[in-house]
Amino acid sequence: MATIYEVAALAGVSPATVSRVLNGRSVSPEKARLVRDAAEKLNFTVNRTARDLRRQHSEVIALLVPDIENPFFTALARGVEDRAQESGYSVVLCNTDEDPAKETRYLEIANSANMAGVILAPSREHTDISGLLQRKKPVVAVDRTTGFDIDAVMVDNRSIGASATAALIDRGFRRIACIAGPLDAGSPEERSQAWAQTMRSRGLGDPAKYLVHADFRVDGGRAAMATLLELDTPPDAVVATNNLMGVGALQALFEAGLTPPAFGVAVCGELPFSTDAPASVTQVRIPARHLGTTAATLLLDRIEGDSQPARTVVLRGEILEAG
Amino acid sequence: MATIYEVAALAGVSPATVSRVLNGRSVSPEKARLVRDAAEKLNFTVNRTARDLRRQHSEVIALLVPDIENPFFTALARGVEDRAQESGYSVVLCNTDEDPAKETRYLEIANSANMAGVILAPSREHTDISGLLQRKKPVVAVDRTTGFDIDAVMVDNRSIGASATAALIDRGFRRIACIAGPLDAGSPEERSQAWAQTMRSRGLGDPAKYLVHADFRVDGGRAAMATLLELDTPPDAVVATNNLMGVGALQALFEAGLTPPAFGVAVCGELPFSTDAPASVTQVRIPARHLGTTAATLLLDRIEGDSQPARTVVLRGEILEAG
DNA sequence: CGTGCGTCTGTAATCGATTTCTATTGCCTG
DNA sequence: CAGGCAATAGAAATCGATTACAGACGCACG
Repeated sequence: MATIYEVAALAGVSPATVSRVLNGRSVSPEKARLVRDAAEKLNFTVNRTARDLRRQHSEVIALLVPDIENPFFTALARGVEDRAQESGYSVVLCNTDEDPAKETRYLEIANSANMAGVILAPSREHTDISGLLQRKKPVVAVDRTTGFDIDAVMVDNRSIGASATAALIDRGFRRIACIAGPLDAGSPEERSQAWAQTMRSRGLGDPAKYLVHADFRVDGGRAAMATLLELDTPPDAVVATNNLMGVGALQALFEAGLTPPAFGVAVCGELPFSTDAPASVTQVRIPARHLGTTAATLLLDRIEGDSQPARTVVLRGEILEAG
Repeated sequence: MATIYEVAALAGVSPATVSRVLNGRSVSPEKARLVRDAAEKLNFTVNRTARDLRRQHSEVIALLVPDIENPFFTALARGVEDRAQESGYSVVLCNTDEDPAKETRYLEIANSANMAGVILAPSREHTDISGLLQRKKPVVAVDRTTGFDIDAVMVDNRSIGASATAALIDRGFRRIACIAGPLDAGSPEERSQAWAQTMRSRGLGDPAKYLVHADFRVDGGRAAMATLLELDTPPDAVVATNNLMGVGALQALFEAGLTPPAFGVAVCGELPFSTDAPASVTQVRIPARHLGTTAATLLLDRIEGDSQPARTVVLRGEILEAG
């Protein structure tokens, strides 16, 4: 691959001049032409590694998500990407697999590769991002909080959990269970808290035995639903605190021959790729893509030097009533 | 952030020695301890940009997929990631959005950022990867072919298309339509060719009017299905050549009140996140994750210096009969 | 005891760009 | 016509690591 030295030699100018042409600094039109022709002829591309080393900054932002196979996060990724492209940044997507070790590894890479910034959907409550912050690399949290004082884009988890639950109550269900995420999942667990609170405030007793924790995935949701169905007095409805556990719960219900609307189902999030259009499942749409564009906007502000105190943006869900 | 010079100063050794400790070269145990302590104290992390510049090689591989929101590609990505992690490589996932310009951009980045290699699911038939090849960066094609003589991992598209079609014929359908991808999509379009061929060989007439092209996405599939339903003699069954168009077709059918098994549906790929367990839709499972691990294995071989002639691995689909 | 080999270490070159500093030129102004 | 400023361009320093080369030392062997 050609370097600027070879381009410079061919064009009969100094490497500095080549660099200036590349970066739109003032260079006489004739030399600029010479350089451009030489670059063209040699099929020159700048070496980003060298550029980034010198500039101490790259034009890539990292997006860390806990589960790349979850359509919620891929939609979020699309949002980030769309916004980043607008400003000439590229996005690299890193799957942390809900694994703090992988997460740490990717954060370390983002840091030592001089990436422009990081958008992080933390896998666990207390992800350590002090390394990035020390180097003044901007970090924006999305969907879940960190313990750090940084920009964040969240959804209104309490009201999402509450409206999912309330919808089922309004439809006449009384023994409403909840399939929640892992205990240490942080913000999204506010949804199960909202479920508990809504149940109590509507006088539907102590629902503790109807609360099951799973792992945010399809199989976890299915197993949890199966467990619930084996209780002495099984529930007559269920709230799943994320989309995939909702899918799993529905699978278990179909296997047991209990299909909505006979059995009430409400999901925090949307059922991905559902084919039976207006199904009898209550869904609370969460604006995943918008979460992404918002996070990217906050991050790009910081990259461009904005240094106001940390901001938190909270987006709201939108309930889609069962048809 | 600390550099090896600062570590060297604190430890009372030369930067070269610090580097040797970092890379496990022979260094006396005492100095090694001194260096490790100093590195620890300063919270040192190596600067990958500098390292990569010097080594002309990074430990990151790029995976370019045309649609990050398609579960087929996220499963493939998981496969790549799992395999790469085993060998200490990280994966960055780039969404090309079926857009040749974005694809070119990401390829250019992979090249100029000295990435170790690229796994590419090309957006169009003739993606230009000559830049990478010039620099001897290994590239592996997956799911779709390139015009270049490189390693590739494919699926047996003809037999996938043929068995999806045959399954519908065997279930008694006769007017079987096909929702295919874009005309220039390359390999996956062998599936619609297999559909046509199967129809002809079974004596089901000239099916040209039952062939519709869409864009591999849900909405495209839905629109295509709607078009088909408006024909004078509408089909009684449909083959979708990828998973998302299958979802779209099903949506259109539900809206029209035509649900399987009354209307025959076969999908090349799996319906993602389906909730109604043994549905009456024929699916041909494509081993997406395995595609990913295989591609990663081929790529890592090349990265480690393997220089045998280009290999092509073809994996087979597995038919899941409608329940 | 001298030669030779192997181990450990430091100095300095290197990767390929950007950028500071300096020099030259030309133009404008008083 | 002298002085000053702007525009242009080159030489060399720089970013932070790795590594070729060379020097110093110790040990074994003839």
